[in-house]
Amino acid sequence: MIRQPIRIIRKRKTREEILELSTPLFARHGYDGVSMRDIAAAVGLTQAALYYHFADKNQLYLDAVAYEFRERVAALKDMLAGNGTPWKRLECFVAGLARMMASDKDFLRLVQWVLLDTNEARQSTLAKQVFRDMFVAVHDLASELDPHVDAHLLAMSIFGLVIFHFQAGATRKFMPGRRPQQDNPEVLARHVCDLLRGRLASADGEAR
Amino acid sequence: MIRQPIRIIRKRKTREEILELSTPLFARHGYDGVSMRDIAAAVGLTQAALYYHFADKNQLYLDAVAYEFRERVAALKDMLAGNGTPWKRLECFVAGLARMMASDKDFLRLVQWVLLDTNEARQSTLAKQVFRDMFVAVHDLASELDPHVDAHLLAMSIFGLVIFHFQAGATRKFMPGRRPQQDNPEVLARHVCDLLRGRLASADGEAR
DNA sequence: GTCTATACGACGATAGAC
DNA sequence: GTCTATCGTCGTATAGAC
Repeated sequence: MIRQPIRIIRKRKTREEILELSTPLFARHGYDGVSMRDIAAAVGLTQAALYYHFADKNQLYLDAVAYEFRERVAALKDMLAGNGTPWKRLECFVAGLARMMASDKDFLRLVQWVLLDTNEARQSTLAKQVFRDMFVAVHDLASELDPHVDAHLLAMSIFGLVIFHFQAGATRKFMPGRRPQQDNPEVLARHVCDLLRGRLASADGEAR
Repeated sequence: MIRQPIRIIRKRKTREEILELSTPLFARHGYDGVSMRDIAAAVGLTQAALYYHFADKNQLYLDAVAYEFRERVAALKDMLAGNGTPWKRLECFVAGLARMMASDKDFLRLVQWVLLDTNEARQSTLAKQVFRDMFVAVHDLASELDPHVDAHLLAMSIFGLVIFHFQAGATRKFMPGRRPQQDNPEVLARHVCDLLRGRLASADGEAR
């Protein structure tokens, strides 16, 4: 009665192990760039064994992405759930999102793969399962921040400001004005929040 | 003397035809998602003929992307070259970039593929050949807009605000607050410019 | 320049033993 | 649940005729 639950915890199910070990592969190389053989090798199984746990490659990919996203999305929603002023909650969320994107490259890349996917079934499944909840929370915050602005556009802009910065991370190396501290998520978060609060210095000093 | 140039214009070189017809394929399905057979079929050649014009698939891809980017990047740089106030030039650029991203999905997707590429040689080649010039121009504009802000970060934010909106175009369909006019590049451009000018209504009305 | 033919490895997926 | 073995297809790339 004591041993049983311990054993369950220590020896993880093969299915979960496959999900966990295949996500970094899909994140780095995309759906077409990863073969069932690659995944099998990473898990330490033969390729045929994967078909016992998943109907086909597509289903494995779908389950892997959903599995990887579940906990991150929950964490992001928590950041938005506080009860400070809307601007305080925004700062908290932007900083948290920036930290996550900086530390978890695989998650960032999976987001990019999903956005690029041309398989409509796959994309709509993931959009609804994985993005929607998170977007709704930011959308609601956006309409609190400014009831007169288009909340959909503002929410998208908040995501875009943070995510695009990290998306461009590799190519930014070759761009002028690059300094190491720009990779610090706190620095980016401050920049984004300042921008959203309208603190570009000369914005009001110019002819209108 | 008259015929010769006419003939040159009318009958395009096979090499250029390959470049032009392969970019939409690469844009939609990425490097791994397009085979030499696919490209050959699109051009109306056999697969073997492609190897007369390009050393291998990688070189064909590199040339195709560079070819596609050349004219768009030139157009974008033109938008930045005017001699109005910095804010006027920003508005002009943002509107132009938004129009381009809205009308030319293939270009947008190629940008995404390049950002996701894990092949370092390919990515650094394209970053320098294709992104750098455009970024420099926006970077310089950014430092004119506000000499006290980090121009690198601001330039990246300007790109991110416009590009991410269209990147998320397909998944936005499933998000709340979606309205058809948000797909209008002029509407997005105005939103982005307002945001950059610090015109979120309650930004200053809130406890600071 | 473009063709046919082909080499040869990798792919997703299945059958059947254990 | 996992294995070995195999199927048919597709991938890049090359050789050599025209």
